[in-house]
Amino acid sequence: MSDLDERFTAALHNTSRAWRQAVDRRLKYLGVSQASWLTIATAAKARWPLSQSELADRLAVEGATMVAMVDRLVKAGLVIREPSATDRRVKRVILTKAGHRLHDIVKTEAAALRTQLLAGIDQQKLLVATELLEGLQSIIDTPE
Amino acid sequence: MSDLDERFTAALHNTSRAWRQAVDRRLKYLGVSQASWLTIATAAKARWPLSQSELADRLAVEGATMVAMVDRLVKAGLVIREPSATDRRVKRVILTKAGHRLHDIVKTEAAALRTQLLAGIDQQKLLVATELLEGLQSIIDTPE
DNA sequence: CTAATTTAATTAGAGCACTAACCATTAGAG
DNA sequence: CTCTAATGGTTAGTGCTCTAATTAAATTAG
Repeated sequence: MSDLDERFTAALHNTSRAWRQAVDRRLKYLGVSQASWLTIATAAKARWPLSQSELADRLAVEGATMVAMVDRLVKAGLVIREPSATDRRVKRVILTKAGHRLHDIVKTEAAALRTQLLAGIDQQKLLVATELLEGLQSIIDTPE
Repeated sequence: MSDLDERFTAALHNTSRAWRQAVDRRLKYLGVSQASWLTIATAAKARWPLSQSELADRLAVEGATMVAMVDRLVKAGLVIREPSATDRRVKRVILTKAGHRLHDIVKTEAAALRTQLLAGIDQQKLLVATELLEGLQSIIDTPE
């Protein structure tokens, strides 16, 4: 019945979409979207070469989604698929030189945009919101 | 530089996506997604029959997105496009009987799901998070 | 009034997400 | 060891979103 519930839901989605669009616009000149660069960043940050499944898990998307994403990244020359030596089912996603170069640039841009958009935000409130969102996510994801 | 900024960003997107999926799963038996039912709800709640542009504005999506959405809803027999008598460019989106029927059912379901997912959430924190998200959205949307 | 601009809707093409079904391979149960 | 389960990747089909370009109509400027 709560009106606040409805307000929160609307704010959650609209802000998420607005943010994604802002990132996409900002990174457009690099020819890379938020989803693509998050994939690259995740692969780059990992301590070992991730398989597509591991990547999908870390980004919380389905395997089929990751297949399409890696297809695009391969096409763009940013990563390659490398068959695992020990398990013939798995393919590891490796950044090319161009991939690493792009990651370096985008990392800085993305951080700058984050800082800019969150500049006027009270840190204490940001923490409350973050924890609330994280808690909510785990409630939603817990199948019961 | 803040680590919290990054945490917040990730939480925002993952929670938004998880929520949308939860709604979609819950409403699947009705053959309607979150985006569709929000469109229907917005059209139903308005005090006058909305044009596609007005609908797009209220849902914060692009006009072209709304064209596709209305196409699907028309195909599903939930709305019709009615040419305006006063402006030959505009088409108003009118709910059919089936559309109204669906709206009634989905309204209740969606509210129940909202209540369920937000049950364990502190109301004070929810308010803080909502205001933060709303503020952020207007920062992002303000072109400057 | 005419010409330029703005607005409403559309189409075309693309990205990113999902589910469902499938194949190959590996791991586990008996 | 063999049969069954689970896992990793893929394809096919669909939904929702975007941008860019087009058409038609209305509004505004000169």
